[in-house]
Amino acid sequence: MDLEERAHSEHADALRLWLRMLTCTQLMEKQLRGKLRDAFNTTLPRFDLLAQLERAPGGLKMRELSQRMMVTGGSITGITDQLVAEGMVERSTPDCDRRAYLVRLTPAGRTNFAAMARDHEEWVVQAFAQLGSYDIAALHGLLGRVKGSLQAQPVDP
Amino acid sequence: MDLEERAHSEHADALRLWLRMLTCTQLMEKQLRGKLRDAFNTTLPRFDLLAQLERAPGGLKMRELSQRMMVTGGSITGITDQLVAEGMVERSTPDCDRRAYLVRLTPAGRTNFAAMARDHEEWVVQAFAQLGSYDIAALHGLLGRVKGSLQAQPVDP
DNA sequence: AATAAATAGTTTAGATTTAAAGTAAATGCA
DNA sequence: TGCATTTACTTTAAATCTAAACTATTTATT
Repeated sequence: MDLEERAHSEHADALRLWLRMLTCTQLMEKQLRGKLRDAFNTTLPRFDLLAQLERAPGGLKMRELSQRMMVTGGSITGITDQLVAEGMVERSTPDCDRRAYLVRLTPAGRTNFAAMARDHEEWVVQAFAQLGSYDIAALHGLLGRVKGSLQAQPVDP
Repeated sequence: MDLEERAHSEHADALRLWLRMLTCTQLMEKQLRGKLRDAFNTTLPRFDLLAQLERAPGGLKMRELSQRMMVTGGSITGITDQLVAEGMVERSTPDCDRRAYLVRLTPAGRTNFAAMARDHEEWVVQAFAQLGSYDIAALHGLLGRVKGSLQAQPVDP
C-alpha cells in the first residue's frame, strides 16, 4: 500500500471509529432513557443533574452544573426548574454572590436518587457484561487518550 | 480483594467507562456541530441524513432513515422538511407503496454534501490524530464488542 | 370480498438542546 | 468613586428529540 492509499484507509478508519463510538453511545442512552422512564418516570438529563449533586455534598452553582454536564446554562435552568417542581432539589442564594444560585438535593431528592442510582448502576454493568475486566480497563484507557486528544482541540480557537 | 470488593470495584469501573464514553462522544459532537455551523451553516442531524443518502444511491424511505439514524420518525419528518426547503433533498412517491416516500439527494445536494464531507472527514481525522493506527483498530474492535453487547439487550423486552 | 392487523408517515405535546440577547450583580481600573 | 467589563443566570427562538395519537395504505385472515 503506498502513502496515499494508507492515508485514505486511515481516514476511513477514523470515520468508522467515530461512527461506532456514536452508535454505542446512542444505544446506551436509548436503553438508559427507556429504563429511567419506565422505572422512575424521569429523564436522563434529570438523573444526570441529580448525580452531579450527589457527588457534591455542599451543592453546586448553576454554572458548575453547566460545565460538568457539558450543556449550556439555558438547559440547566430548565432541568433545575423541573427538579424543583418535583421537590428533588432546591435553589438557595449564597451570601457571597447574589447573582448565583446554589443547587442542592433535598432530603427526598437524596432518598429518591439513591434508589435510581442503584438500578442505574446495575443497568450499566449489565450493558458491559460481555466485556471482561481487562477489556473494560483497555477501553477506559484508550478513551482517555481520545478525551485528551479532543480536549486539546478547543471548540472556539 | 474479596469477591464483594471486586464486584464493587468492577461496578465502579463500568460506570466510569460509560461516563468517559459519553464525555468523548459529547466533546466530539460539540466540535463537529460548531464546525458544521461555522463552515456550512448546517447542523449535525442534517449532515447525518445527507450522509445516509450519499451512501444509498437509490434513495431511502423515511423508515429506513429513521432506523439507520436511530431516531424516531418524527425527527426524520422534521429534518427532511428542512433539507427539502434548502433544496438539498427531494421526496418522491414510489409506485409500489403509496404510503411511503423515497428521499433522494438533489444534484445540488450531492455537490454541497461532497464539500461538507471532505471537511468533516478531516475534522474527524484531526480529532483522533494523537492515536496511532493500532490504537484506532483496538478501540474499534473493543467498541464492536460493546455494540454487540448493547444490541443483545433489546430496549423493550 | 370484508374486515382486522400491521405499516409508513405526520402531527402533537412536551423536554432538552443551542446560540444569542437580556438582566442583575460583582470586579477591575482609571 | 465611577464606569466599563465580566460573570451568573434567565429568557427567547429555533432545532431536535421522544412518545403517543392520528391518517392513509397495505397485508393478512377469514
